[in-house]
Amino acid sequence: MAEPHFIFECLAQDGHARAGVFKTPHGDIPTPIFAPVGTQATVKSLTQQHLKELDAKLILANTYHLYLRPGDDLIAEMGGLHQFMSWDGPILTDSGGFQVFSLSDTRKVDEDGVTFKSYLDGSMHRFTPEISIAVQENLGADIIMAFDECAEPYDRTYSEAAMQRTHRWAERCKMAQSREDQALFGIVQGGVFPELRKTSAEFITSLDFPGNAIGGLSVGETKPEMHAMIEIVNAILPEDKPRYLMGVGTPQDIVECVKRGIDIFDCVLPTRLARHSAAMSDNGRMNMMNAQYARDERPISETCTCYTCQNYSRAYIRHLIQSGEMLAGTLLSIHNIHTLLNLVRNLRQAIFDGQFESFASHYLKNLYE
RNA sequence: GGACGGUUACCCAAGCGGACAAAGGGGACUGACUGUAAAUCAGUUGGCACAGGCCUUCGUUGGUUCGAAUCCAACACCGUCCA
Repeated sequence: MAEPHFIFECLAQDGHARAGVFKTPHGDIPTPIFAPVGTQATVKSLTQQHLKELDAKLILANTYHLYLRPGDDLIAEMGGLHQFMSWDGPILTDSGGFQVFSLSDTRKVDEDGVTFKSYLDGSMHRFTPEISIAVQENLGADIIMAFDECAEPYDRTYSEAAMQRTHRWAERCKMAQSREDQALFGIVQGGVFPELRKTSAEFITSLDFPGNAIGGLSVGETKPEMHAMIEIVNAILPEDKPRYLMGVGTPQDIVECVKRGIDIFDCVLPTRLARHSAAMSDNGRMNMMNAQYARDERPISETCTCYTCQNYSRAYIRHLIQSGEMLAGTLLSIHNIHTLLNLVRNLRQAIFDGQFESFASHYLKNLYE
C-alpha cells in the first residue's frame, strides 16, 4: 500500500498556485519546493550539514550516474542511498531518462530500452524501464521516476515517437515496481506540441501515479512555449497529486511556474552557477568574478539571511574565485540554494495569505530591473 | 679586462629577412550555463577606426636591404665561465 506513505495535501490555493505537503517516509515536503541536485549522491561542494542548515526538504540523485559508479548494488549493500550519503531527509532519483537525451552521442534507443556506452570506461550497458526501476529500488530514494525519453523539443516526429515510447515505458515501470515505500512518478513528454502534451498528460494521468512530472522542457524552447505547455498539462493532471517540473530553474521560472500550478522543481543551476562564479539574487544574477566587486565590502545581498551573506563580503568571495579556492563554490552554493529555498518559502506563504499575485508581480518586477 | 649566452607585448616564452601586431602558456577582462560526463566552456587582451582599414611596437642608437623582431655596428643592462 503506497497510500499511507505518500499523501499529497493541497492546503491552500491562490489562482492556479498551490501550497501543500507531500508526505514521504523520510519526512514531509512542503510545496512549492525547490530540490537541489546531487547527481553523484552529493550536492556539489556542500556537506549534508549545509543542506540541513539551508533547510533543504528534498534533494535529487541520479540513477544513471550512481549505477555506473559506485553501482546500485554497492549502495544497497551500504544500506541504501540515505545511509550511504548520510542524508535522512527525502531523496528523489531521476531515472536516467535525461541522460539518454544529454549523452546521445553514445546511445541507441529501441522499443525495449537503451544501450549506451559508459563514459567512464567505454563499456556497454543497457537500461530498460525494468532495469531503471530495479536500480532505483536498490538506491532506495523516496521518490523515483519513470524511465522516459526526452526528445528534441522541435522535432515533431521524434517527439511523438519518444512520447509514445515514454508512455509504454511508464506502464512497464509501474508493473516493475515492487517496493511500496517509494513513490513512482510518471513523466509527461511531447516537446512543444500542444496536442502531444495533451495526449501525454491524459495518458500519464490514467496510470494514477502518486505524483506526476513534466519532462522535456527548458531544453531550448522559448519561455512562452514552456508556459503554454505547462498550462495545457496542468489543466489535465490531477489536483490531488504533486506536479513536478523537471530541471527548472531560475527564480523567474519558479515564480512563473508556481503561478501555473507546479509544486516541485529541481535544477543544477544554483550549484553550477556557484562553481562558475555567479550569484543568484532576488534582483537578478551577479557575476562575482567581476572587477567591480574587488573592493566591495557589502555581502552579495544586503537583505539575504544566508550564512554566506551574514559573514562574507563580495570582495572576499571575489578573492576566493580569483585564487581558484573551492570555498568560493561552497559559499556561492549556500547563497544560491538559500535564494531559491527562500523564494519557494515566500511563495508558499503568499499563497496561504492569498497574496500570490502581488508577491509574484512585485518579485518579477524587481528581478528584471 | 676577456669568452660566450641573453634582452619579444602585464608575466613566462616561441619566432631567426617578407605570409608578424608577432605562436603557445599564465594572468587579467567579459560572457554563457535550467531532470550535472560542467570547480566547465567561449570570446577579448598595443592604439584607433572597431568589415577587410590605419598608426605605433620586439633593450637603445645607427646601418645594410625594395623590405628587419629576424642581418651588421656601437652602446646599455642581465647571466655563466675565464683572468
